[in-house]
Amino acid sequence: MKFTIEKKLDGTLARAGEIETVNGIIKTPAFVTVGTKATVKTLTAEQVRGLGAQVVLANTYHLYLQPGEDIVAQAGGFGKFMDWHGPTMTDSGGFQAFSLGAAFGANVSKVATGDEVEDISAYEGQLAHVTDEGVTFKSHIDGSKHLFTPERSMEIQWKLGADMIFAFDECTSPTAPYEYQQKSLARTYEWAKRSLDAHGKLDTEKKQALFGVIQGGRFKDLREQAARDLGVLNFDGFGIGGSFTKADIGTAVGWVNAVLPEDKPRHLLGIGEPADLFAAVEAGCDLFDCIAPTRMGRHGTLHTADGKINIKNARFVQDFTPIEEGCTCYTCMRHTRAYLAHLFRADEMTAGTLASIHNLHFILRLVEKIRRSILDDTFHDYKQAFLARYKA
RNA sequence: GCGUCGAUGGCGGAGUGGUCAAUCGCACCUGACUGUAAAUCAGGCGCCCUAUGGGCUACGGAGGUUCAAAUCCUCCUCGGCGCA
Repeated sequence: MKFTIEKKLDGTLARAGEIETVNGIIKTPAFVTVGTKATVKTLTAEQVRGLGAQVVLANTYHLYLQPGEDIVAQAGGFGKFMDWHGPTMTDSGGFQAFSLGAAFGANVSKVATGDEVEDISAYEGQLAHVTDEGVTFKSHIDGSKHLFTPERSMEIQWKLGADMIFAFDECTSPTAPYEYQQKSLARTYEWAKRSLDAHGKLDTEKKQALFGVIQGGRFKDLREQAARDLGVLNFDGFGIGGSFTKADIGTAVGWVNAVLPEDKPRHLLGIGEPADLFAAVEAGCDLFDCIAPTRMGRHGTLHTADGKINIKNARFVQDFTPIEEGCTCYTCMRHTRAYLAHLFRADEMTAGTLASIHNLHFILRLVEKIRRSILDDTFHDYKQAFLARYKA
């Protein structure tokens, strides 16, 4: 993997560049399409290509459980397995420490609204438990127990065969207090070193880029410390993960990127709302993955230049205009809001497909335009114009 | 015509004297979703109001019994089934 910066935006941390992998080039900033189980839900790889997606990210925990990393390895890696021939990434399973752990059944998101109550009490229903050794998972599929360690995560990710992979980390909850974030951060640091060691032994030819993951919650000192500590290690890039506050994603990301080495790509993990993308690019991020476009799409929430709409609302039943006037996606070129509303109400699978196509198109195009606006110095104008309309 | 069973909110279907504006499912109306436990989940769903409370109208229709009826009785209307 090779990363080059083409252009930096004066007065900000934003930059445009490209990442070269053996499977192709990624023009950054870039949105990474999520294909957790070696499929972008409701879409064929052909459709994902057609959308202009540059990278697909799959998940270690999910593919390990099903169908198992050995089968994916036999298929030639998850990209080949799913017929995606471009650049690939895998997440380490660190997010599942949160989603199946602290967040399980707790109604908390990694992006905090501010109303959450501080709480780290583990309760019996959780499917993941974190120790210094690693994370014990109880499979959400069949209840069987599994231990994930940094070493195990590297081994699985090596077999899954992505171009870029992540160190094993603990994604913390926004409800965790400072003391816990601090303790967890120290652990994630140890795991980062263990990940590097383990991966170095597997990938002797340096085929696979390894990204370290910065945690630290919403605390400036912890975020900066993490960036300093991991920044000097031999990672090929960095992921920025963990919990944020809705209002200050850009701020927290800025703390980190101001410290991280400039010449390595930074991937903001799991962020993908338009406003957050602008903030994160401005704060120096190059890559973003997010399930929001596809999940929200499947649930009937669609992006438009004028903000999000819920296509299931009664007002769209007889609306024979496209989701968004002027949108060039497959869905908008051929179908009306009324048709989508009908498909959703009729519980037809095509609804999720058409909605995912539109939302992914919207976000992929948005990040492309953001990139272009950096190159031609119109970022601020574009950001202001887009957000003014999107929020209105 | 006789007998018998039934008629409940948009639909299906519970309830069978008070705790019933009425379980539940569907439909409908809204909302949430940010490294996918999620084609999922949550709330609302008779009308009105000076709304963590109050009022009104309701369980085919009309009467009646009772302190109290969706629940019991009578007649009527409609429907299923059986016998003519």
